[in-house]
Amino acid sequence: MSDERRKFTRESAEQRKLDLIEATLELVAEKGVRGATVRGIADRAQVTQGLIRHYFSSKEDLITAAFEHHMTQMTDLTFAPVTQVQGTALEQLRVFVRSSLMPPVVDPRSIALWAGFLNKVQHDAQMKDVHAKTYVHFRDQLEGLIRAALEEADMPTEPEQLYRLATACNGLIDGLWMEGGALPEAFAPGELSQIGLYSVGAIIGLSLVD
Amino acid sequence: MSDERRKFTRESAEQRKLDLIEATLELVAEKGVRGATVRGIADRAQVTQGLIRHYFSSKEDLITAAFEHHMTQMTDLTFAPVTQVQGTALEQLRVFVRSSLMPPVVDPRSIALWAGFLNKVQHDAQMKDVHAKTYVHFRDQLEGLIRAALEEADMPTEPEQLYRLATACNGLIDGLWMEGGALPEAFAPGELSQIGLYSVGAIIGLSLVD
DNA sequence: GAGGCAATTACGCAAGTGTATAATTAGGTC
DNA sequence: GACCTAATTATACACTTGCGTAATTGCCTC
Repeated sequence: MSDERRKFTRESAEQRKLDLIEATLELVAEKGVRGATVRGIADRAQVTQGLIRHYFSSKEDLITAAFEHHMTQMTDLTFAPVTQVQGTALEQLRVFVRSSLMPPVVDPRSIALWAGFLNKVQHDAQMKDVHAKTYVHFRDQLEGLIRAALEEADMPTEPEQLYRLATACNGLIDGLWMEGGALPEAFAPGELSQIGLYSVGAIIGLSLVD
Repeated sequence: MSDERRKFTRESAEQRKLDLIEATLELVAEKGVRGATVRGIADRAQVTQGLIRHYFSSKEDLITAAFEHHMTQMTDLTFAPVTQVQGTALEQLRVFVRSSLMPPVVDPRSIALWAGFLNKVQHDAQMKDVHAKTYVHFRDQLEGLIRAALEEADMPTEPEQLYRLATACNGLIDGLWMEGGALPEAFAPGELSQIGLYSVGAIIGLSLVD
């Protein structure tokens, strides 16, 4: 039977799940969780709506899976550039700040997804947990980079002070990330990175700009 | 006829609109814009759903009105403490940062509303405009406070540098505001303010902590 | 190439959605 | 105290929603 007349093609479970998850993320970004209907998701993934219930026990289940997929992806995207750097700790911190404040991390879609999922995050225990873990992970990674950079410069690294520095830098990066995604036209390319590098440097007492 | 048997009581147009807007904000915070149904809003405001169409031409219209009301309220809430301070510019800046990072500005509900409305903000021109204007207003006010504090300390205030400082401090405050609202249990009372004061001080080169 | 079965579609249902329109009724006016 | 009108309720409609169930059909195995 030719492809034209074939009514559908079978895919592996993993591929179909991934298709459905990606379609879900698209629609959540566009219209929020409630706007991402099973019919809309099925259309976007080019399947019929019944298939969703074949792979996920409910819409809730699909949403949760999509959220976890997205969070993992965001984490990978942010930390990938850092792991490829073989320079000083200061250089690693620089790369981390810069990549956190540039596309594809800074992006209207990322913000839309964050906002779209927030409601569920606040009400669903499992999603709240994933969200909190991701936040802590980001913050701890940042704290590690800051500590290494300070030690490298023979500067004091008392735990309490370090905690405050990491929280502040994390807040700064998140705030600039949010503004860059929510008001894309308000910032020139590279502007957020510049401001982030300058300010993180000012907060921890080390210069990160060239 | 006694109040018990009266089927409804008339209210002024202003009061009813306000009731409906507040009910809308409650539900948007709880369930997002699509979860805030006209029936749910009417229930919360203790009227029947038909009344909504008497005061607002559509649900869209009500949502827009609620958004504008909320943004105005948030602005007032943030700037009210500053206008009541008669101290130095540094002291005014201190008050601004502190009040921006404490309840009632920092609050899970505020974050939920921001997230709930973001979708509409990204798609509706009028709401996008209100959002951008509010952001610019915040940033400009902050820039004014920073300039005054720097001038007071005989420090340079070149426009470009001032712009970067204000953007950075604004991002920092927004980021901490977001984290405080999204992860309320992660921060002790006053902790965010402390971190904010320290970090804004570090960024602009003036000490804001006691 | 003929099963066989899981992947996929097709269809239906009850509840909820925004909106429209007609029927009541509260509360001021004379 | 009987209007009178605007505020409010009551009801209906067409459409969408998530979910369940039965009918197909692609593809692997022998």
